[in-house]
Amino acid sequence: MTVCLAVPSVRLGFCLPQEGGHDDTEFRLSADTSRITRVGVREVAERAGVSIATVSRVLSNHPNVSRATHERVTAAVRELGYQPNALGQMLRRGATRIVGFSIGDISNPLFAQIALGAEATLAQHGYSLVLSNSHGEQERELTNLAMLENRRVDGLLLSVTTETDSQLLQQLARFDGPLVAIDRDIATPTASVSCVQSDHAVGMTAALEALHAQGHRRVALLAGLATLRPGRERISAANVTAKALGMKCEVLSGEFAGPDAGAIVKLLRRPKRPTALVAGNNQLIAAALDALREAGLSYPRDLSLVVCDDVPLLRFFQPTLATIRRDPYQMGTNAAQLVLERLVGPAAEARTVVLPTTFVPGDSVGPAPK
DNA sequence: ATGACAATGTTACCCACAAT
DNA sequence: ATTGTGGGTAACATTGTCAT
Repeated sequence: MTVCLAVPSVRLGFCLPQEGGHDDTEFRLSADTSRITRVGVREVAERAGVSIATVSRVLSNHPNVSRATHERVTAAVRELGYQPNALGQMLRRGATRIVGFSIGDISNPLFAQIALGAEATLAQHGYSLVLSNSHGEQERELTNLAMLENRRVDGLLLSVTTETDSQLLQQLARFDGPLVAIDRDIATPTASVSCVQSDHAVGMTAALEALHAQGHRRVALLAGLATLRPGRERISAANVTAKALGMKCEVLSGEFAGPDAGAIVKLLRRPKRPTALVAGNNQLIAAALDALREAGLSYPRDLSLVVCDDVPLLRFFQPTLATIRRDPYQMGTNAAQLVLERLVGPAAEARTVVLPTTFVPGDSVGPAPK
């Protein structure tokens, strides 16, 4: 599935106001009289009594245009309701001013926030964002990336479902444009990839330290795939911190989103169950809450609960949920900046931006049960 | 300051020719 | 006579360059 998130006018300066809000654009028959097309620079030039080159100069604010000519052309633009044709501009420039964003699961609020941040920043520079959703399937991801490449997107933001698949890496290596990986470790053989990463260790360490301070010594981490950076980093940080603090940390991993509620219930019904649970991504929050209900347990009385990544509804929870938080909107903003700095202006090298995670305490963490 | 023109990538269309 | 193939060309909208 592909969703076009926003298509701002490529040249915002000439979105002249439409009186009464309706579209005044005139239409004309093309030379072969079989098709109706929108008003183009040719019509504007005729109306203004200048050449199309002069119209182009006025539209792009070229300095060598007389004031009188400038006024005649802008008047013609206004009268005809002329809007620049993005297809023609793409053809001439050899650039589409579109950035593609390959996402595994468009329904995940985390990606929605990342996309919003990216779209806002890109729009400020006259670029649009096109989302492609792979449903977590590698095959579909390859097809989507090929489609984005065929549509000649200028750059790609990547939140892909694999970091190592050779077909994917080959496809990315062939791509002629800047690549920005969002919390993924992608090493293509030829293409240099910029990265926006979260420092998962900071938040995870703080969370385990808070649990340790409350007397917890047996912790379970519900984790997404360890083959992708977020899961891998969270597991690694949890293991390192638990070892340093003398805690036992059990990792329950599973498919793309993590272990299912059934596996979590099984863990919670053990005679010597963990006294604290960390839901290692936002999709695991529901699974963790479901499992707690199924096992007849409540937090913080029976066990403590920490969740990773914010979901808007969480703030209505009572007791409040302790959260390892990051700013996905900021991630999107940074990803867009990284792609833009290699599309606009002097050539820039690929680089990595690391954003923090923070542990926000909540009432879901209490003293470890005896 | 202005106009003419080439160039961009893709595709529909036309024509000539070959094969069936 | 019909169908298929391949080559050539025009059309599309815009803009950079060069000439005047």
